[in-house]
Amino acid sequence: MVMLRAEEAAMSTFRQLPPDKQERVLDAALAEFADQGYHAASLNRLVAQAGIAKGSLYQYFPNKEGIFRHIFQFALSRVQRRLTTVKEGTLEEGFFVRLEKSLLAGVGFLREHPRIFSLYLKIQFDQNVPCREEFLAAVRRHAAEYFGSLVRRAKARGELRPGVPEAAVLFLLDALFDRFLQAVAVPSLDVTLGLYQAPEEVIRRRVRELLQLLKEGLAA
Amino acid sequence: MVMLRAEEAAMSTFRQLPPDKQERVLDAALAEFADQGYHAASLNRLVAQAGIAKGSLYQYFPNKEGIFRHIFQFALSRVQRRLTTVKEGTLEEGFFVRLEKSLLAGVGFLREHPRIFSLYLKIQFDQNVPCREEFLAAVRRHAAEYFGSLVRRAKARGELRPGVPEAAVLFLLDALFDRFLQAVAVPSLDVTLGLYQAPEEVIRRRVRELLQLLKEGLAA
DNA sequence: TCTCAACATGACCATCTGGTCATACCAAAA
DNA sequence: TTTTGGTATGACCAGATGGTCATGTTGAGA
Repeated sequence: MVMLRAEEAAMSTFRQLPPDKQERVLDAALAEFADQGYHAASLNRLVAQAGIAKGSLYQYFPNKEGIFRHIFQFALSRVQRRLTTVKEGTLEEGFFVRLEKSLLAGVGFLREHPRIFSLYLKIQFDQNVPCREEFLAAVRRHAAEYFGSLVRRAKARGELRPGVPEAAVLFLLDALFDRFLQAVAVPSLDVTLGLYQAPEEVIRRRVRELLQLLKEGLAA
Repeated sequence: MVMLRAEEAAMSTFRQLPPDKQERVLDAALAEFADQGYHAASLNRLVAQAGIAKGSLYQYFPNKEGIFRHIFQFALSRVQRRLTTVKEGTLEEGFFVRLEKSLLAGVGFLREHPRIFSLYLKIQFDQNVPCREEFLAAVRRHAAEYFGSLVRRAKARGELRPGVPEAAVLFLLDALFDRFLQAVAVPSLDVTLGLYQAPEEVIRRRVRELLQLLKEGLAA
């Protein structure tokens, strides 16, 4: 999507604002989009919450979609930073330990930034969000790169059963991790594990159980 | 939630309509809610699509939420019917075969009723849908009962590795199946498997690969 | 002190929403 | 023919929305 001159100017105005004001606007926008979803998000509420005038908003951003894009980019950069940290911090560990630490880091991130996760869910399942395809593709690419890197290293070190189809392993990991985080964040999405806002200790036990199942399989 | 007299009267008016008209309204409502989500759904579009007057809608249903409830119940009953059929039709098969047939039946249902699945996704991830908790709980209960029944039978027949935690198995199955169906239905939700609108034969191969992973595990 | 451009402001606009209601219609009964 | 009860209708309502714009305010350079 091409950005017009006027939009660039507006964005640069925003970036030159006093940091605390920028933060107020960012926080209010994230809260509004994460809680309400794109369409239900109200710019009137947003400006009220941020303590700025409505006109000002349109001096910072070209329109509603522009605000939304900015919030998404902001959120994605936070996730990316955290993932990189975990990956580099566990380079020498075994595959299943790395998976365990990754999932626990995910839970930690989700608890520190519940609204970022909520925003992600909204984008994933509201078909009428603008730029949905583009945003989802970005998230999936990051996830695939992350798991792919772990799996390749595990293969190189001989930790995986020979002949397992890599694509299927990536899919299984993505599915399980995503759903685990969802179950921690969303009540009544969890069948049986009692993860919603569960204490740290329960989370750790469940993570280990699940990874054990992945490792050893279900069959007798 | 209690239903008032007036609401009952309205509903019975709807049920006495000529079947083709009922169907037109139901189709239009399902399409509107599934495509737009609860809030973005427009009753003006709905009545235009169904070919009835706006006032008529309020002779059939008490309000927007009432229409939504009716659509949900309708959709759930369809799913339930299909699940029962599969369960009873595979009673004597092995655990992993039953899982395979269940997942393929899910894909079949999703392709026959894409809007029912879309409605389900909307309910799951839009926090501002009325009755969300109630509806999600109903869906989860059905899923848990279904998988639970399969797993208990598998245990009784000694098909599962002794000591596997049943709750974790249910969670893993629920996560994998749900995500698999989502990947078939939603583009750019699939990391690496190429499931979106894939031909029957690809689906079958992927299902077998994944169930094989579950069965035998990942570790060397 | 005056000027001027950047920014702040909130009343205002067209448009859409869910929901209402006076009116019209129509079959069956009287 | 008249009455009656259920149903169909769409103009209409208050309220909310995203977006605009004329008017203020401010602060640095002359």
